[in-house]
This record gives sequence, C-alpha cells and structure tokens, in this order.
Amino acid sequence: MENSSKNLFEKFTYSSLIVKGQRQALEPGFVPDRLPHREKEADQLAEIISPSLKNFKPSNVIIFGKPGVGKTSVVKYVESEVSKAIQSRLDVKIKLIDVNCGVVDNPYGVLLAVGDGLLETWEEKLPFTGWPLDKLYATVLEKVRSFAGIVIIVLDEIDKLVKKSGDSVLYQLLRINEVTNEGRVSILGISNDLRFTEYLDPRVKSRLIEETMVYNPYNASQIYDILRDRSLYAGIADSIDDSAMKTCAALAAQEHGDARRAIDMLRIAVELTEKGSEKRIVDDTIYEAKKKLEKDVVVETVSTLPLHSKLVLFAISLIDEIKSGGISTMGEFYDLYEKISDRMGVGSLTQRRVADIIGELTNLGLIDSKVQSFGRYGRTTTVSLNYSSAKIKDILLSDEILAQLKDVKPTQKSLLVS
DNA sequence: CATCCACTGGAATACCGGGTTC
DNA sequence: GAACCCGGTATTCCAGTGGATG
Repeated sequence: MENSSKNLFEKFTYSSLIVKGQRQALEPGFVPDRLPHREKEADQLAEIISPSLKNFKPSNVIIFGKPGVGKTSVVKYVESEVSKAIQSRLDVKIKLIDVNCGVVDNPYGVLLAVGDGLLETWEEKLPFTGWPLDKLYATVLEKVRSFAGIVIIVLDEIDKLVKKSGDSVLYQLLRINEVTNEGRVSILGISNDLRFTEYLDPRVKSRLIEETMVYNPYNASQIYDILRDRSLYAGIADSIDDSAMKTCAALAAQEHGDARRAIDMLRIAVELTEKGSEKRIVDDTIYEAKKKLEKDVVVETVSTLPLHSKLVLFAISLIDEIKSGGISTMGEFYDLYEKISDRMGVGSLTQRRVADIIGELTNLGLIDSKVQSFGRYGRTTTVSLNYSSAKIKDILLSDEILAQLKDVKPTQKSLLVS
C-alpha cells in the first residue's frame, strides 16, 4: 500500500473554525439560554405557566407562528427554567411531557407518549400497539391520578395531529380534569397554522384555547441579532464578515423570516469554510451555503420518498426529457408509470392512488400540477417537473432498487421503455 | 347545455404489529 | 399457541362531481 506512512484520517482533518465554543449552537436542536427578540414572549409564557409552581393548573395555551420564529425555542427554554425552579422543591409536583405531533400524529401515539412520560422509572413501558384505546386511556388516567400533580403536555405541531386524526385525543386529555381531582392536566400547543382551530369541535375549542400567543416572523435585523448571538455561542463571531452575516439574515428574512433557515445556512457556511481554503466567512460563502442547503433539501426529500412515489417521479422526469416544456397529462404518464413498474417487477398502483401521490409530490415542491379542463375533451391534471430531469434522475438512480432503471431511455414516439 | 374524462371524497378491504383469550 | 381483537396505514373500489368547449 502506498502512502502507508500517512494516517488514513489525515486528509479529513481540516482546519477547524470552531476552536472553543459550542459547535452545537448551530445545530437544529440547540436551545439557547438567551432568546433575542423573544424575551417578552418567554416572560409571558412563564407567567401563564407560573401557577403550576403553586400547584395550580395553568391555563391551556396555544402558540401560533410560522416555522422558525422561535416557538419551540421559547417553550423549550421555559420548560428548562421550570425544571430548574422545581429541582430542590418537594412541595410542587410538575411533569412536563413533550410530544412532537409531526412524528406521532395519531391518538394511540399521543396517549402512549403521555402514559410513558408518567411512568415510574422501574415500570415497564406501555406497548406501542395492541391495546384497545379505552384501556390505554384508562391507564393514562390512572397514571395522572397516582402522580397527583400538574401534568403539562406540550404538543408541538398540534395542527398536524388535528388535521390527521381529529380532536378526539384532545377531548380525552381535557376530560381528565373533569374525571379526577387528583392530578391536573394542562395543554400547551404549538401550531404553524393559524386556522387549525377550525377543525376543532366547539367544546374542545373553548377548553383548549384559554390563552393564545402569536409569534410574528423576524425581520432581517432581528435575524441578524440572532445570528450574532449564535456565533458568539459557537465562538466564531470573529471569523465572519459583518456583511456576510447581514446577507445571511437578509436571505432568510425574505423567506418568511425563518431564523432556523438562517442558522442552517450559517452552519453550512462554517462547514464549507473549514473544508475550503478561505479562513473567513464572506458573502460568497453564504451564497454557496444557500445553494448547498437547497440542493440538500431536494436530495433528502427525493431519496426518502417511498418506492412508488419514486417511480411516479421517474415517469415524470422521463416525460420531461421527451416533451419540450415537460408537461404531460394524467392518462399519458400513468401508462408510462405502469410500464416502468411492470419492468421493475412490482405491481402498479391504481390511478386513484397515483393521483394522491401527485398531490404529495406537489406539496413537497418537487413538481407542479394542476387540473385543467378541456371542455368537450374532458378534464385532466397536468404535471411538470420543478427541477431539471437530469438532476432528479440522478438522485433517483442512486437508489439501490431504482438503479436497474439506469438504461431505460424514453423513445419519442411511443413512450416505450427499455 | 350536454358531454366527456378523470378528479375526488369516502367507504371498504388488506395487511401489520402486537395484545388477549382460551 | 391458534384464533381473535385492536388501531394504524396503505391501497383499492365506487360513485358522485367539475367545468370549459363545441
């Protein structure tokens, strides 16, 4: 072996921009103990929660706001302050339970999370499937009773839960307070969607929403402050051009004032700088980071798609290659999709299902689709690719299973494959 | 204003993981 | 431990619906 004198890892040890300071300050899950431009909100939330420190049930709250406006950060921060406040006190019993409804969006899962959150350390976990719902509910109720304190259930992305499975769990959770006096439950909901309350039964709505808070998007200068603060945590403030930081803030402000995005961009800029030759983060680094971030998102979403969604996408990109403009109708490309899945040896889905997949892909922003009526000649959805077909195919073909479609070429006349 | 094609919402079915019963 | 119950998810089946054009 040549170069045996060199260590295998030598080429990967690039200069580190972050010498001292916390690298994770730029990671998505980081909860800072300073919240620039959200101090008031944190105070307000603390005030709402504060009765729990005197063993009273706090009001149920819903916090509204677009992604990346600090909802989760504020809540996490207040949660950690609550934990600190009760650490040495035996006279208050508070349990904080986090449920991310983006992940668990069904009644069983939510009840399970609450039940598990209330388990004593020595108890066995509840089964994650199998039990009848009412039995699970009875168990949770019993746990709340025996805990006999304040249970604060934080439902992040509560709108997703309600849209997917209705408000029955919320009703059940709220009902606990009516069924028992030992142990109180209060709910702290976090929602991206201002209108999700429309899906609620009026009875649930009035009980769930005792307090509301709305967080507005950050503007560019606020995002700038946040970035500055985070770069201090990370200990890289000196390595960033001020104009680069401003650019980063401005770019993120254009997109709904999403601070998370700004931080993501900054993190990638740091990584790029560490791999590259530049010593400082400049404007160009930020633009490059932005490009990389967008590309990563596409790669990530495409490569994690379920098999049939990928096949549908593949069919669309083939058609994109054949037809200039890349627009095709449902019937046309459904045929192609059938041929492709046939060739793969996997059964094809119904047109009904494919129509839904088209909808999902559209929501992900990968394609554009709209229904068009041609009067006398019927109605159909037209589909077009949002990214270059070469790029999409590239990502798709890197999938093990899809790789066998490598040599599939579209032919102009018949849309035949092979 | 009829007509045509397929869009679309909802009910029905299949399957899965896992508990429960006998 | 076979047979059944339970909730969740993916998909199919079916019938009602939409809407511009000729």
